[in-house]
Amino acid sequence: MPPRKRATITDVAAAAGVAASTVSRAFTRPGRVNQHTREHVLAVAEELGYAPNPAARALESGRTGTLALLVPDITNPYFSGVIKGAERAAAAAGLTLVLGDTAENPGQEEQLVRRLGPAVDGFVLSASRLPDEQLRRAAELNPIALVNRATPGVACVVADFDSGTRQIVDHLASLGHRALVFLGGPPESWSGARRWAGLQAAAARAGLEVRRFGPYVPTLGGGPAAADAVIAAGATAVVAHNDMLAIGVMQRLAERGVGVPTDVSVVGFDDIVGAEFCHPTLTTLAERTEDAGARAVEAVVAQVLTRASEPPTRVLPTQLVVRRSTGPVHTAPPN
Amino acid sequence: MPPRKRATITDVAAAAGVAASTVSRAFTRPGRVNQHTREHVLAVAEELGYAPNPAARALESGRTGTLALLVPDITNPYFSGVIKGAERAAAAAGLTLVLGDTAENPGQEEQLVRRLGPAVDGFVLSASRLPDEQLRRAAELNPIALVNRATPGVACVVADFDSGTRQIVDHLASLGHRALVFLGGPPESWSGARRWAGLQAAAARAGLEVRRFGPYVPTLGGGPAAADAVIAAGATAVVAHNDMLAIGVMQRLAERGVGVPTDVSVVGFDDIVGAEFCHPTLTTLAERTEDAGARAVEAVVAQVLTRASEPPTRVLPTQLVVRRSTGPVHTAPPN
DNA sequence: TTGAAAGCGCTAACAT
DNA sequence: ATGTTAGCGCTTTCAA
Repeated sequence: MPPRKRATITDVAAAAGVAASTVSRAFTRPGRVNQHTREHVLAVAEELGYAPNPAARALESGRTGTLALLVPDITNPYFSGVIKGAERAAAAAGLTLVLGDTAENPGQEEQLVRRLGPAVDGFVLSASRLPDEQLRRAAELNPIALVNRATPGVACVVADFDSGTRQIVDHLASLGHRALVFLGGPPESWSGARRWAGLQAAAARAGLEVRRFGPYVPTLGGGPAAADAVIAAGATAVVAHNDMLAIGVMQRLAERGVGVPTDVSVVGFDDIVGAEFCHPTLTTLAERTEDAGARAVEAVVAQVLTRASEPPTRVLPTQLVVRRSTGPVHTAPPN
Repeated sequence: MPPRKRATITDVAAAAGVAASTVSRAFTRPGRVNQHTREHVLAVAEELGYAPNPAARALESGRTGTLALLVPDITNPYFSGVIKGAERAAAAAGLTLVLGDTAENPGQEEQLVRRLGPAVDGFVLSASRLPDEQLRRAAELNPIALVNRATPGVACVVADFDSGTRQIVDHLASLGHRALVFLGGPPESWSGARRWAGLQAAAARAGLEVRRFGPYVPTLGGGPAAADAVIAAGATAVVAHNDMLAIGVMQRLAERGVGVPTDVSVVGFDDIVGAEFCHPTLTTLAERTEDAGARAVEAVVAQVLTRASEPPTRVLPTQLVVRRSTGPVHTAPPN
């Protein structure tokens, strides 16, 4: 078995009888090389299976043609939308997208940013758990765009949680609920904080009581603990940090014989794919995740091209998708 | 705003009052440098926020410290397990994992392999749609491991579909079904072919009739077309290419008033997260996806270290998870 | 133990 | 239009 050996630009140059720089130009400056030689060079390259080495290219230009997207949990379907959108936008810009899973862990995230930093042209940090200060420093070394996280001086695209939480509260209030419980996610979660703040404000406006439980793991696995707390508290309406937690809660409630929405109404955030086929189907606040991913990539690309002085903040609308997990309040609490 | 400027090895060397090579050694050959100088160098590097440039490193060594994992659809929760496992194994080996979405598209996949090839130390190709010949050629340029795909001369880890399909058929037969319909996925899908072949063989053994419909898009969106075909054919049991399609089928059946499992039993493949919270919960063949991802990464790493003459094939067990979507056959067909 | 120098593959001046 | 040369950041001989 022959040793693995890739053809280099010099191999192509030799085989084509031209200088390496001509080969380089044939690939990168189609205009500045004779039509014939260009075709010849490309043919030879094709035959040799030559592909430019991005590492070498990066060394010279400082550009790697690669963007990194870091998410807290690749398994969470919420991020599928962000990833999809980011990938589409990156492909459109001729860039490769690298994905990293930070495992909801600021340490892991920091390490990835540091390690990947020199290897990529920029970062999209989705639901970053990094403290403001660290984000600021990271933004000095690489173009960065944040998704659902805001910090001064860093580009970001965020969902409109103020409007969204108001929609949730109004919906619950119109069903007769007088109080709600928020099931909190990770304490470092910026959107978690925004959701909670929004709920409080909206509830105050509508005259509802709000309490926060948690923090819970924002996955199916966080469901039982949260659901049990809900039952113990006799709540009639709960708003979960995200859909995965909401679904986990509904599973546990079903196990314990508590009806949704008859006894308890459940609302999630994200509108993940599963929200339309869980049981009952989940009322949830939909974000435009694909858009968010795409806009964030565009923001990074913009920074790569020209360094704007004050990076933009984009707010994306949210809308409440009402399904079967919410209903009129019952006068008698569960149990 | 100052221009973005990363510290290089020479900056560190100058600041520490040593040669660049010493800095290099301090990072890569801890033994071959004086304990004191090493500590000093590392401290200076830390202060300057220096991180070695992987591109430059790669240029010399040919190693990039990066592995690429290509999946047909990052949105499909099935791949979450593979990704998770691959990420864990890559991290354990000190490697960065790059993810690529091939959009179920061989052309896209080929382009990614070609483009990423020089930038990574190896590939894990999950459910690759590439023809054998192209896989073979790609394997000459980069270490490759396949997940749920086999081709001579390339390392692979596959699920035991022979046993799995037998479990499915036996389960359905024991419920009294005398015939089943397979709802096919993408024609290029190797595991799709294996699933169909396995079902045919197992059905022959058990004396069941089998038919194949499709191909259908292996997502929720493929459900309606498949479900309508199922209803038209009056089938009592269907086995879908994967869980997403199965769930899509169940949604459509519910819309059309066909009961699952009362009128039709539905079986999926993959045991994605949603399978335990869709309605009814889905009977499906579980694979050890995390293991598969991890084993595949290990296989690639092994090839990076020493080039084995005959790369291994690993078969991972599968098990049927029986939930609520399958039940006894009814004598009267739906409609 | 450390430094000096060469070179990895490629691109960008500069020269022709 | 094309060739020559230098150098990107790093590792690796080879000397000292």
